[in-house]
Amino acid sequence: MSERLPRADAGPAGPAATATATADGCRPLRRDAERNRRRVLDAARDVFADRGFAATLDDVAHAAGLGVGTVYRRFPDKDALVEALFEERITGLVELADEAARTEDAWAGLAGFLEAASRLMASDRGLRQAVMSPHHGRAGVAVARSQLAPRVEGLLRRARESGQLRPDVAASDVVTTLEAVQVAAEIGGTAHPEHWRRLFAVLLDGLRCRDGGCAALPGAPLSEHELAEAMSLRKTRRP
Amino acid sequence: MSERLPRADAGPAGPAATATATADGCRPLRRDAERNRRRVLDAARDVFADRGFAATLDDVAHAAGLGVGTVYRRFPDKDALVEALFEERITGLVELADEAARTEDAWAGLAGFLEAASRLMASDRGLRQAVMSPHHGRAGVAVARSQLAPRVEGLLRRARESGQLRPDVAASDVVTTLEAVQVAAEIGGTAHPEHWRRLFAVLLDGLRCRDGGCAALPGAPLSEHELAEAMSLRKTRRP
Amino acid sequence: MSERLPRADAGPAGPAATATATADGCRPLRRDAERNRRRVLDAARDVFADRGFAATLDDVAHAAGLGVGTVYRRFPDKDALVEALFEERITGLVELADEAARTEDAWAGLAGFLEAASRLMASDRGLRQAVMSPHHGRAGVAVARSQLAPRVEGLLRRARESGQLRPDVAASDVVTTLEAVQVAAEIGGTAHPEHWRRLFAVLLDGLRCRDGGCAALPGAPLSEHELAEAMSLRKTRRP
Amino acid sequence: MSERLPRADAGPAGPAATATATADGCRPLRRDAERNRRRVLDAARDVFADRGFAATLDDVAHAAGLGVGTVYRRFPDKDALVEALFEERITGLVELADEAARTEDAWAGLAGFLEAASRLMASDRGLRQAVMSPHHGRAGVAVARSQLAPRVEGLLRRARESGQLRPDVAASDVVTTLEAVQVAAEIGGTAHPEHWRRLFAVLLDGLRCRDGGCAALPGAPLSEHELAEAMSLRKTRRP
DNA sequence: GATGAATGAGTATTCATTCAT
DNA sequence: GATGAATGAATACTCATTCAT
Repeated sequence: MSERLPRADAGPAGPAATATATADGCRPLRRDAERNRRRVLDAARDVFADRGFAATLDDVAHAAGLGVGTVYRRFPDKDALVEALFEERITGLVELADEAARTEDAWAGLAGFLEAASRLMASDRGLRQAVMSPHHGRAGVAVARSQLAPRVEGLLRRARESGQLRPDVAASDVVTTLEAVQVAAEIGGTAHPEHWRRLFAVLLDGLRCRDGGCAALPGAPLSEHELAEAMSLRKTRRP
Repeated sequence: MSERLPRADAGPAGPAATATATADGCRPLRRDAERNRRRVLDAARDVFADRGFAATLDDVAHAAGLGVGTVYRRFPDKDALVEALFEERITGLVELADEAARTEDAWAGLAGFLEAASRLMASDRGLRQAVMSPHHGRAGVAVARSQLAPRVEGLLRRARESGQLRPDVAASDVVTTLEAVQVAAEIGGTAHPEHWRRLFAVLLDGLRCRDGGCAALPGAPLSEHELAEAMSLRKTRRP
Repeated sequence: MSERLPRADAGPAGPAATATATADGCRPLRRDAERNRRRVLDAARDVFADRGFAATLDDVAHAAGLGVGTVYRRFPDKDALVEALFEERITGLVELADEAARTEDAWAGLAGFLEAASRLMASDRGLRQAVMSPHHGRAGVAVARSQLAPRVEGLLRRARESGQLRPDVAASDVVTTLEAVQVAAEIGGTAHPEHWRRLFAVLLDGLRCRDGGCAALPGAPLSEHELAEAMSLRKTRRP
Repeated sequence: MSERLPRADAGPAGPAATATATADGCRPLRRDAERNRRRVLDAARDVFADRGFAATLDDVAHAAGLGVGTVYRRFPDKDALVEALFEERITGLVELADEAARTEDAWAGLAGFLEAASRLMASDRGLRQAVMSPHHGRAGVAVARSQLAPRVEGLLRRARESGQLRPDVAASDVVTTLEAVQVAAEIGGTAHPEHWRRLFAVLLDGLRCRDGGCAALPGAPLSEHELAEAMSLRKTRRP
């Protein structure tokens, strides 16, 4: 509290005297902040994967070795954290889709992507919940989907053109498929971690076009807009 | 957990239950008690279907025109109520399965059963949640399944023997299938109430055996015991 | 949990077998509830009067010898409780106004009312805060005012017609006056509980019409609507 | 509490404070430190005026273009900042009082001072809150008053001697009067920014001595010490 | 038995204040 | 000195469950 000696005036937010300025002009002082953000994210993944979203943010904070306040500093609320987790995963899916697009065989590409995506999701209960239940932060899904959608469309088109995919399978059906697999994963739990593969096999078989052709799927697929709408945040109303 | 459905008697509010002791050791509920039980069940179905399990037991009681205490007199806790709802539906499925068994064509029987069962479940959001999330009472599913299982096995055997079903589809796969369809129903919501039919068609197609034969499903199905275990109540509370 | 013997069927909310049915058909079973409501109200008055609205509802509950839940059962939120308290007081004011109207001398009636009202409010810090700060439940003030307003108008009219009141004093000026006195009470605190009387005397003197006449008050008084608007709940915005 | 206004230098952001030691024992702040202090004060005035004291110190810091830490370097806690703001205003009032003392007519001097002071305060919601509620830093008012008191006393004496002021109006009554006007300002809000003038007129009229003389004010005014005590910080925390 | 009043642990979230960088 | 990240006690409110009437 005592007065100190003068030093060079820095002005508000002056960029002087900060540690290791990064290339982008965004935030200079964030070495520790970024580290803790990661810690929170990692802890959240573990905690949610283990106990589902019923877990408290206090739990997450504790698991991260941080105070709750710190969690809230990084993520405005629980949903935001869930969503960040989700987005990370979606980003993973986008990469998988890109790899899949480089596969020689179109069907193998699509199938491989679906398999990899399913595997990724099946191993994380929190992610499954985020995907399957309408209660948790999903606003960013639209954003995430905006990256994923074109890739999925690409995979579908290739497979369709190669004649190996039922002609009327749309992107919304792929989403449905992926989510459906999660139910199987949920049933299998940790005791039967590969249980989802059975449903997956059935579904994949159902998507493939056989020589004899196959009956059209009933009704119409959801349009991109309808799907976005359907996936968007739908909080449980309180009366 | 101490309450059990005294008799699998028909439709909602059926006037069949009397004060006369039945063959099984369960003393049947008194006339008015049974009536209240029904009211609770009916109200719960409506309330949960509308607002999901986030709805309060007070809400349910209010909708039933009863006090909460009465609800608790009939059902030891919320999960028990959820479970009773679930059991009712399973009971409905049992009847469907019995009908299906009388169908001429084996495949038509199985497919018809699956379709009817899916339709039944798809129209109830509460039921979907019970099916999809591990938070709500499922302990009694095993019991319910004990009635359903043999019927499903029967349908499967017929269809398998007729050569129309993939030979390695087991009862646990049927459960998985039915639950998976709920995800599609959830995505479709009320805006697209028939959306689940697309996934259903894919699944059905995947279950059918084609002339060319089809690869075996990966891994092993869950045994009856494993399935019961997997479906049984798995709370998410702090350890 | 064991089954009990039959008894007369009561039906939902049946009015049978309740203790001491009251005359009105409103709520039969509320002896204890009403008692606790009172306890909460009394405790709240004490606690708020002593520590202001910063006091917790837990504090109030504790002071009432009840659980928080009980407080919340009676009052949906803190503001509702504050308002209920406020309304009680307003009701008290209404009675004071009615008495004042029966006074022989018009000015004495008005002055007496203002004095009594001020005294009532000056003795309760919680009430002062409710009156003076815009942060706490005031939605019901409009309602309360709807009862008080005509009485005040009546007192004003009588006094004005008797030539003892400045002709341009309006009801909104009375409200302002009463609230202003509370500031003096606040400053005086418990150490100088009659301190408000000095300001009150000044104000009262200012309201009276002297023989020499007096300059008109500047601007216009608030209309009834404007006053209601100004007094209505104005939560502190969060950015 | 360790920070003090180093010199009562003029208007906002006045460039007068230098690094040169002044007569009093307080070491003046360095050039930049002083500048930041000003920024905080200005930002605080704006933010509090707009949102009341509910506003966060983070908000203030942000508005000042500074980090919270810097705010805390200048002001030990939130109350200290509030108080500093208050002191600034009092300083303003001191100047007004000095001007008023030079007015020819004694009553005009007093009335003019009260009017100007009221206007100054009425335009700032944060200030009103500081004045009206006991939650926020007021400890330093005593200090500030030590400058204002003699001026007010002077104005009062002149007016009293000229026979235009009620003989028993004391300095503490002036403080009460000024604070009371804030209530009217609060009621008027931004929608009726001149609403306080009505109460002000009544009060002023009440303070004036009429030919007929007027009854003495009841009780005794607060002594300087009592007033200081009454105005000093009275936290609302749990005991 | 039926009722609904009472309970209180539990949850998300905020914000004044401290402290490492 | 300046910054903003970290902290965690504190608070309003909910709801499953118990129990007196």
